[in-house]
Amino acid sequence: MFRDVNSRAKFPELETRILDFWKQHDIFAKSVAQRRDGPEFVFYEGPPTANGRPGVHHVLARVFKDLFPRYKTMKGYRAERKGGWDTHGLPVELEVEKELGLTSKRDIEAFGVAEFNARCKESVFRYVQDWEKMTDRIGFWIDMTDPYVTFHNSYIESCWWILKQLWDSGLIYRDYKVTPHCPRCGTSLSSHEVALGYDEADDPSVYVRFRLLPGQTSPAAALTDALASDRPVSLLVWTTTPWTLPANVATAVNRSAAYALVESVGADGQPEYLVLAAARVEAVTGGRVLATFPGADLLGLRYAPLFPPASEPDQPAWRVVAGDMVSGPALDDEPAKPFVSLDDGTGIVHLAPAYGAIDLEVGRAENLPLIHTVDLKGEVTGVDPAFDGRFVKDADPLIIDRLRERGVLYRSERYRHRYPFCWRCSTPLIYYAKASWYIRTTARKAELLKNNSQINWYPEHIKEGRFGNWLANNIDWAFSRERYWGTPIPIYLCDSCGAYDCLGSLRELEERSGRDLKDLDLHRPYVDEVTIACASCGGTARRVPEVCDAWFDSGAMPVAQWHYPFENEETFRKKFPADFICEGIDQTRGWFYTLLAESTLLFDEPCYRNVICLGLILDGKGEKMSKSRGNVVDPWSVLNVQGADALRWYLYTAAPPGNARRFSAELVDESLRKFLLTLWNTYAFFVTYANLDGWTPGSEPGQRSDLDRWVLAELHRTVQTVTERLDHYDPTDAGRAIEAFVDRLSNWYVRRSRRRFWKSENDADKAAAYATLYECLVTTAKLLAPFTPFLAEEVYQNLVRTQDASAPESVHLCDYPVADERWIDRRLLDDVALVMRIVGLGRAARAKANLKVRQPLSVLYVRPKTVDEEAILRRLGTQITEELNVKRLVVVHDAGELFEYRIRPTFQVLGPRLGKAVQAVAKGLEEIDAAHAVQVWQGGGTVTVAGHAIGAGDVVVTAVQRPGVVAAEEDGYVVGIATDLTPDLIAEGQAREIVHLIQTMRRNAGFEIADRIETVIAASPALAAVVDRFAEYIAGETLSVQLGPGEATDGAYRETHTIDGETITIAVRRV
RNA sequence: GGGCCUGUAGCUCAGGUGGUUAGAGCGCGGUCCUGAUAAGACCGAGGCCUCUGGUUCGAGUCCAGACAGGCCCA
Repeated sequence: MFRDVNSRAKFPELETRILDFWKQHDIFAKSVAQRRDGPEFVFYEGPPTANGRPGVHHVLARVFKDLFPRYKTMKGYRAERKGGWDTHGLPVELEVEKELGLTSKRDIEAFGVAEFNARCKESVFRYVQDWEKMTDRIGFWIDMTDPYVTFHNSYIESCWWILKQLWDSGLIYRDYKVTPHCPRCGTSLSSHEVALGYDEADDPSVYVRFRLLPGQTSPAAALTDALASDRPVSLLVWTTTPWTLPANVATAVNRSAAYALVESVGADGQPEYLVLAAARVEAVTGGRVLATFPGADLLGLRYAPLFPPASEPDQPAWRVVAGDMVSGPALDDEPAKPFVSLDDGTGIVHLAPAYGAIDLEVGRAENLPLIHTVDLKGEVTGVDPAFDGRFVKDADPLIIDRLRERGVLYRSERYRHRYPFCWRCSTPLIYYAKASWYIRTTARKAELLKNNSQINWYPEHIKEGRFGNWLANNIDWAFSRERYWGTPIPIYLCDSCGAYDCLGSLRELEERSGRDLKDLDLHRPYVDEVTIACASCGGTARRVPEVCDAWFDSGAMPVAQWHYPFENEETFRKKFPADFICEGIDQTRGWFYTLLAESTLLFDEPCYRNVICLGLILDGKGEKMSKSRGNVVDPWSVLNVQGADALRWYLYTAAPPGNARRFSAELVDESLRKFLLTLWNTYAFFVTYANLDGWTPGSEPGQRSDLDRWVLAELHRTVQTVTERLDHYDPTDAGRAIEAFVDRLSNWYVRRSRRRFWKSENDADKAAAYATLYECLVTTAKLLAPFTPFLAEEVYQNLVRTQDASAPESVHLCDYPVADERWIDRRLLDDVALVMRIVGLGRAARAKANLKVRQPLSVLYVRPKTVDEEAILRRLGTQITEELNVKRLVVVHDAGELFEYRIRPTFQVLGPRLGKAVQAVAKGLEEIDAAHAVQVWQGGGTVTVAGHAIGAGDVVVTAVQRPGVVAAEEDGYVVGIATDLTPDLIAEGQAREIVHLIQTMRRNAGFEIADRIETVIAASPALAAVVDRFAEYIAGETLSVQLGPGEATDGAYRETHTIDGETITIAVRRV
């Protein structure tokens, strides 16, 4: 006996029961251990941060991460899954700052770095239980007992080792980088934070004269002449940040744009010359244009600094350079794009490399000096006693005054535009060049590209598209952060000689410091207290203050999760590279990149072979789900109602993984009804009847019917498709194939086989039906195990484990099904597809004629397309006649007697052959005698249309009905029904109607399927005659041990109905 | 401003290598079937296949451009 199955499934309940079962019997561990000698399937878990509650978008990634290791395990692979947590970084610090009410680095340091970091450490696992609960509930099998944690000393030490390798290869350097900086908080902001704080700002807009040194020459003769004259010649420059002018070291022009030499009058009333873009003359100065020349003619000219610094800079400054974009699309054959705009300003751009990203890039390319005239608090320093110590925005008016005094201010206005402010404290941000540590990834760009070419990306376009482009435009990785909660950078600076050194292990630190550091927490501030002896001069060297970008940590995961190379060497080798990783598309510049970058720099190998890149989950309105937008759907709202399998199935099959997808509980519900319930009911049907019959699996059935062989062909074909698709990391098409199979199993196989299960004789055909359905259900459960692990387990436990104690303890310990080609009878598959099609057309014809299926009909006419199909119809005709409730199937050759023809050209054939003439033939075919043409074609001849010989293969002949017959037609197939009804047919229809009524009454009365009943019928004379004539049939169908006319007895269940306008009262009673 | 992706029925999605009648599910209206089914079948309404050009005898499909949305980066 099987356990009885309630057809009303409660999946969430069932799932929690299964979870208990897995835990009690340690199934996950067993599933891995069982394959310990199998080939490795390596999965890397991209570590989540547990300082926020998980949302549906996290569930998405986790269910895809779960599927493949489960699948590979069932395929015999050893698929261990080590969990991990990402714990460092600015987001963690910001959370803690908020809690503690700290708003700047000064605050943090006053609070105490040790305590601050302790709070950070505590906060990262704040929601770890939520994560574990969610992970457990969705059935994501991952080993969380021994996860890697990025703040562990062992993890940090591996990161040190990596940095040391890079250091030794000369890939680490220190340089300036311009970042948005909040002068009040004393920290840089990420681009995301900057985006939060844009607002309108009212800034100065000033035009300033940069006086060219006299006597210089230019290819532009007019300019040379002007410079030789006694009048001053100035470049006219526009800026909205006067405070950056003291840091000016160059001006940039567009080398191919036209520039003008304009006659003007200076502040002192004396004549002067100005230079600016010709396109801007009208808007800015007006005045007489003496000459125009390309910007290139200005290159190299030198001018007097506005605010000469105390000491001469090392590199030549105050000259005109080309305003070419120095980075950006680095495709060699593409010319650099100029950044100098001709839409506003003067076409001459002031460059202060200390305070602008482009400025700094150009500065590097042009070997310009970098002058700082503002400190990190945003206060001017070392320029002029009048504004030194002033905040930059307060210094602006004073600087403008000074320019005016010197006669170099041309014009001053106000300018309203969008400007970034600190999202926390509303202080205007300044762009500020700060020293950062860089990894020279650009030195390994070719290797990065080469290694990327070895990775399979799903979807494929990411490889050459988003990710490939990112790699092609690679810039060096600024990996240092002037923060607290992170992996400390193990670089040491000597107090005495200024030499840098990098350490690669705790042991090295012990040796160089001469201290026992076994119990040292490697975080700040503890590690900062350890000084080492300088290798070059023996002086004291201290660690630099920065910590690593948290992305460096996660990219180190293939190495650091094992504390390689300090231990687990063998494990590391076995688990490198990963066969499979899976994350959201937002990780292209995140984890996908840092993993590849670090493994390329260390080993010149990719560390993952296959990667599924998931699209984003959007809310009902199509917007990204994110905490800041407050539109995150709580996964529990779905898990508690529809269940984990429903959610999983929806996520796998609704859309390809790479697509962005909208998410709503309704869509999950649909997925549940469409698929899970269909399967569940098929399963419940099987168990109900198998238990009634006492059927048990075991013996091989002798004779399988066509229907059985057909469904097994479908099953094995499905196994084949699913396996093939999963091997290509495509769970969507794999799942859809299973869904299609279950639909056919339920709505064709079971539907067609139902009577075989009812028949009371325990004959061979029935045994075959049971065995076949059983095999389909058990195999489907195994196929589904990686997708819907709960339902698969439930079905397996009841169908297999209750019968066979020696079977594997869980479906997840089974082997994945393997398709048996011998079962895949392609002809049979096609044949049944034809039968289904004919039945569909037959139903359509019935509907058109308004003749319900319960009414038997005498003849069904079918016009197949080929002789082969005619044979099929003869062989499988019973399927059709039964399904359509007709007495006879008549194959029609010459459909002309029933139908009129319509002839359509087959363009696929005629197009290539006739070219343009095809349209004339198409027109001609509309006018020929169709019946005649069809006869000719049936005889193998051709008909001449518009001068071309047209054969049977060139056209599709369809037919439309004639009076007397109701027909439906599709794609050349025609099915018609004869609509005439004889009294016999009518009576039989009424008998069926009565059976249907009694069956419905049995259900309404709450009888069990196998209950025997007594049936008493009071009816009009005509219906009574029908009951009498079909008494045996009606009694047999309804399990009536007695059936006859009369009045209802007490305790009987009674209903009154009308059939064809006549009254019938039926009473049933259980015996 | 740059890169990538996506635009097909009210909603969610299919539509190798171009073929003239663009499909499915949900939802809607109707009919039917059913002693497994919360299911299923059939009919119907519902489509400028985002738009504009081009290539072609023929374009949802190929090309170019535009528009809209999404993401990433400036």
